[in-house]
Amino acid sequence: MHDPLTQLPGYVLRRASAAALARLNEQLTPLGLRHVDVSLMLLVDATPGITPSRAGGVLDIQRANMVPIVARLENRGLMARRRVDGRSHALRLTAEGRSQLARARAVVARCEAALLRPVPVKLRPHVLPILVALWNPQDK
Amino acid sequence: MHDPLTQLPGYVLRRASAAALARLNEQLTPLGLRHVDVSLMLLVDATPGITPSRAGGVLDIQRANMVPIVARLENRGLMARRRVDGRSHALRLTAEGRSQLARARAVVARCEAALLRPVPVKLRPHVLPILVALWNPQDK
DNA sequence: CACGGAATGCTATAGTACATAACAGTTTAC
DNA sequence: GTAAACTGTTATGTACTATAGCATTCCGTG
Repeated sequence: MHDPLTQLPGYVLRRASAAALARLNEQLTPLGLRHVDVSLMLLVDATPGITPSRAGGVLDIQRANMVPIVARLENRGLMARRRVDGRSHALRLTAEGRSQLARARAVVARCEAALLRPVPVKLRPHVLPILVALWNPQDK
Repeated sequence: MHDPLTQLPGYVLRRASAAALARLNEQLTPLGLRHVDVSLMLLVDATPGITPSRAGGVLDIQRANMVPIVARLENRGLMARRRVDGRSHALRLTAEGRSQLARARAVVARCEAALLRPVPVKLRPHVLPILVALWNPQDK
């Protein structure tokens, strides 16, 4: 039963992504976080004061879809919003948010390691460059 | 604004997958197909008579979620179901399904080519092996 | 052969992710 | 100062995925 789909990088890319994402979310469940929460927290931690709109631009999340994500993290006391403008909000992690992020980082590191483990050592340096290249495609 | 997320293979994997999938679905729109339709049609074409249950096993689609997919393709005259068993159905492509698949194949080939284009030529042979390795992770 | 377990297709349902349109208030640019 | 652009937000729709449960059918073992 030779599967014709496993010859297609695009298909394997999708399956690999789905599998990795499922594993990450599973490992994140005990922390009460989802992968999107962690990605936003990582970004806010690296860029304190970033607005939801800009964060959404970096993470490719629509403004409208940022609302419930930020609200959830704020309600849990992990993130704080401060008016910096009549319309803009500056995002920052609370102390509890930072400590929760530290735990999430450990989970992420474990998942990333598990992800790379089956890749032959000689190929590992090429993983990130290849993925970045696949991410930025020449259209047409 | 150095994004800490672009250092994480898992994150870049997800973004690359999402971008590639969006482009594929966009290109597939004129054919009235979605990526999941094409993956099923490719599988059925390569394995005529496969049952929805087995196809779902290969494609990692739950049995329950196969129903509307198969029904849609059957209603459009692209796929046919034949009782082979009291409970099982054998799936085959109709003639129209095969010709539609040929068009879809061209779209897929174009997308795959666009996906690989930004990868340096020297690294391209490693793309598929790396993706397959990332797909089959050592758990723990 | 009978019977219990497993498999298949299916319905219904829920949750999650993602996209679009519209809107009020605010800022920016000319 | 007025028009255009931006921000956060609500509402809404669509696609994808997961689960539970059900009726029917097949299979293997006694």
